[in-house]
Amino acid sequence: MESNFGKILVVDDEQDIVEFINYNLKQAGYETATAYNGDEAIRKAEVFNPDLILLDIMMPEKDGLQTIQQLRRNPNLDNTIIIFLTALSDEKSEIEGLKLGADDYIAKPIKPELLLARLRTAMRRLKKDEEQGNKIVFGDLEINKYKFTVSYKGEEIILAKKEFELLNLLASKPGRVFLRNEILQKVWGTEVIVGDRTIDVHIRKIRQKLGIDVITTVKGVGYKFEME
Amino acid sequence: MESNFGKILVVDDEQDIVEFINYNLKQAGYETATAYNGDEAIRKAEVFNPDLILLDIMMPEKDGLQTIQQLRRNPNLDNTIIIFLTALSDEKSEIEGLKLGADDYIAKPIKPELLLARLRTAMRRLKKDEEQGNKIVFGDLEINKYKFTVSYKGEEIILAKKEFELLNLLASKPGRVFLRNEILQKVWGTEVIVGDRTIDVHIRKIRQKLGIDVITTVKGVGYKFEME
DNA sequence: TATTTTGCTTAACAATTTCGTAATGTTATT
DNA sequence: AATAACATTACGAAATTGTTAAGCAAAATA
Repeated sequence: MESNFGKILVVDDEQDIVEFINYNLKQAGYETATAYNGDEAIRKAEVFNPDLILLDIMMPEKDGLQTIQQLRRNPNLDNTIIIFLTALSDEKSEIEGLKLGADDYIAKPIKPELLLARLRTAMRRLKKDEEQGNKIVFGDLEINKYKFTVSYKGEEIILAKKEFELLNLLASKPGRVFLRNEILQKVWGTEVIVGDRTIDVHIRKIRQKLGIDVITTVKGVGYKFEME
Repeated sequence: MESNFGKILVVDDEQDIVEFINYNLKQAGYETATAYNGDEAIRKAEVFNPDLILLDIMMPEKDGLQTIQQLRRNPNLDNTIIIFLTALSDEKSEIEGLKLGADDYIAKPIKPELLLARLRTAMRRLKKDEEQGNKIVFGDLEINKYKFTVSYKGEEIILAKKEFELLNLLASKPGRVFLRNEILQKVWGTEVIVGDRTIDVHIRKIRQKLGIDVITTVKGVGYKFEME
């Protein structure tokens, strides 16, 4: 069943545990998939695209630590939450795991209420991150990477790709001056070569579309973003 | 025998399995019917009107995936729960199945206790679903993940599978921009390679069928779902 | 089984938007 | 005032998307 609670991938080599967890998650309304080893987990994660992965830390062949490293390499799983399942004994692994990018861990034996509580929290945070974490707010001005829009006093302003990227770069560090070279590198990349006036033209369009003065010229140096 | 436990249709091409499951279900107090292939399942489902269908994913001729699509189109089977029976090996089918609206799956070989436990959960959830309805609503627009249909102001609009999956993906996170690559990965999968115009054409059909502007193009980036 | 219908993809072309440049005007600094 | 750096404008090429029709495979129907 597709649900709006979220999608969870359960990974453990012990079938009983997987089924036990799976049962509880389903009942709680989550959409689930399962895997019984690291490789299977990696394959399924790509297709299933879970919001969260419950990953056993101790598995034969490829263990959880190795698995998580590979999972993290997949850009699509960037903001997938990974929670480790650990036996109480392996304390070292726990710490290792968190270092490697697990967001949390849950100790076995697993108590359903605790598990679900943790998941609810994690999911709530995920939603917040996805919707708000990708946006920068300066007073009435909002730059939303998630929606790829900019809005001023609630009005949506549509910027072209380059314009958006440029504004976004400047706004990422308000007050700081970006050299023209720097801007070229970060927005256009190292390979593309464009004339110097190109930047100006885009700056102009941004200023025009926004209607407010947030980009300041620093003559002979570059540009910076500044509110007021 | 009339029973208040619920009605279950068992579908598998292997007679032994059907009889084994059937025996266990009867014993547990369920009212059952059986079918040995997809077409028979579809016919019997219409007459028998089961609360739940146990459906083998691997069958000759019409397999479980095809069968489920047809079943879901039948309005009478709106909130019939479908549970897949899978051999542990067929992972792809499993995921496809979940995408297509199976509610759960049970791995063979089947253990009666596990089967019954799952059924109890599923039946309990049935009531919940009936109350909540399995759809996402945006104003006058309703996306029903069960029936694979969309309706606008009460009018039912039938989308093809790809169209539905595409709309559903975009609508799953309203406002958020999905990159073309992302769309390809999530709707078509990592293995399938299709031309770039393919997405556009599907987007076009969705826009055409819906008649309203809910999909916004973000040039050079992707598409997003937005009401108003 | 034969026939019709539907769904998916592609290719070709049209329409649109974006982007970069050149030409020219403006501003700040010396 | 002279000069260098930036602003503005308009235009055309390039990139991107929209649209249509057609071919093929799969599914539905008779």
